[in-house]
Amino acid sequence: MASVDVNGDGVAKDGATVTSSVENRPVVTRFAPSPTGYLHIGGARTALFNWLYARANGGKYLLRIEDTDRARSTEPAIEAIFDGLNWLGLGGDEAPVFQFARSDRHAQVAARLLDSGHAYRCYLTQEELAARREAAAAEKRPFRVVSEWRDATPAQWPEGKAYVVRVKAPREGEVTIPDRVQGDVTVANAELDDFVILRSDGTPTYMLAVVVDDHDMGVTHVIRGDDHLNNAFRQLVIIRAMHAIEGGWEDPIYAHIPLIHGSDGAKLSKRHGALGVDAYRDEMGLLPEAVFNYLLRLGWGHGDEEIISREQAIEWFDIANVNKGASRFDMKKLENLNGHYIREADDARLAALVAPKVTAETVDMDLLTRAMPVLKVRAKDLNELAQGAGFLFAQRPLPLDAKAESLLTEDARALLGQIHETFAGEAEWAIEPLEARLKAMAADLNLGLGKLAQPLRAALTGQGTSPGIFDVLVLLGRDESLARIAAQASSVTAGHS
RNA sequence: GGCCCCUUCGUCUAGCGGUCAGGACGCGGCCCUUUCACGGCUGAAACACGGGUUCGAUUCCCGUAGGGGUCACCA
Repeated sequence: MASVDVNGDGVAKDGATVTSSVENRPVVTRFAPSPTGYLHIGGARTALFNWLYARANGGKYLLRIEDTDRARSTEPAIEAIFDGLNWLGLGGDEAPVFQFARSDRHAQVAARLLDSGHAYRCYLTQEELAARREAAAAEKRPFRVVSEWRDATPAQWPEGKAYVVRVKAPREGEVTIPDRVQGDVTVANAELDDFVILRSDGTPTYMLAVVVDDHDMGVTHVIRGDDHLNNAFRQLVIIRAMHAIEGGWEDPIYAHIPLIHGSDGAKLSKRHGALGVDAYRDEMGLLPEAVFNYLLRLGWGHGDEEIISREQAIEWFDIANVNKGASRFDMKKLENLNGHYIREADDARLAALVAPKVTAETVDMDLLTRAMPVLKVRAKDLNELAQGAGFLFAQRPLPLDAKAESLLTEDARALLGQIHETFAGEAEWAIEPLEARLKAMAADLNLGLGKLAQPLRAALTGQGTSPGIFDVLVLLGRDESLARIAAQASSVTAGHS
């Protein structure tokens, strides 16, 4: 359980005093991706934590598409994000909110800020700002926007010139955010400058839009990547100004979760190693439950537990237990987890997922499903599973891999003739009798079973590796098995294949 | 560079003043075995460093080092 104010007595379970009244409201979390690309793995985990927190606390989990950057937002990206989220079972509890559609509301809030003197028109151009920034850099002096328009009177406003709207950030004192993951984080107000909330074309910036939308959507818990930690202080400036103006704008509870790093230790991003979840599904052949479980264990743990179901996760998850440090993405562990879930997965489901990946003219779904129990124990992803299933549907003459080639020596081919003979005489085509026959033959010839089984495997599958040879025999059936053996035998004495 | 955050095996983590520092992935060995897997057993592998506080620090505090994040009219 999370340390929420379960008793309504103003004290959270962990003993910390509740400072915000959002504590007393039903939990509302949200995942707010910007549709400038696919849903990457880091975003998926942020969504997961928001979903889990809402579920664990009987709250709502909402989705918001932050599409205010019209130039970079695309329809395919929006689709990809929903698609990825749904695959992981992390769809929102209500219809998603599209931020751009709410720009009038954002502008309205900006106007209130302006009218009340909490914001001002700033006529500084981007060129002027860039020049000041450079000058500051040249002098190795930290740059902060100090606009001379902050206290200008309407009479001083230049006619017909474009302006942006900036909030008046407090210049003295400091602000402490009681972050649920990071702990108390304090920043001096002197570090903040008057940031832009409305661009010169009148459109809202992200900083304004998030705050307004979170407020309007009733979001109580802002759970997001800790690359937003610094932004929280800016957003609080707007929140507190609006609270001063009209009340009802409480500080949300923040939980800034650590980022996922690549194996090199640097932030995983779209241009740095991060792949879309669709790649994990389509290209790497992973199961959603494996990705879910892996992501959950990245930055969070529950004792020695490794395999955790959704239900169990909801029961155990607590945002306060999320680690503060970033963690590295480890494909090996994800693959291992995926192998586990493949072994647990339903055979018919796996057959349906694998069928499109099998290279064969026709795939017999019934056969594929029947073979699944022996196929899935030796695959860690759907691609390997498809590859392992290939021999079932291969046409004679079977293509031989290098291992099979080397197995089919002169002697081996001669042995195959004898195997064909003894198998052809078997009336009951089942594991036990076939195994008894091959073992008896090995004993007669004073050979290890492997001397017969390996060439047999090569003849039957064209590979040096396959499921147990008797399983293969039964799966393939009498006619096909004998035909494949005959095809590789140097001579077939008593053949009627 | 300023500000903010972080630091337990290679990686993900457990630990919440006294533990032989536990588990998992990966790696090595053994067993099972017709191959490959699965499974079982087993081995190597960590508290970044320096000061405090304390009877006692992996655990609390302060530095140092290292790593990360952020510094837009992007989100």
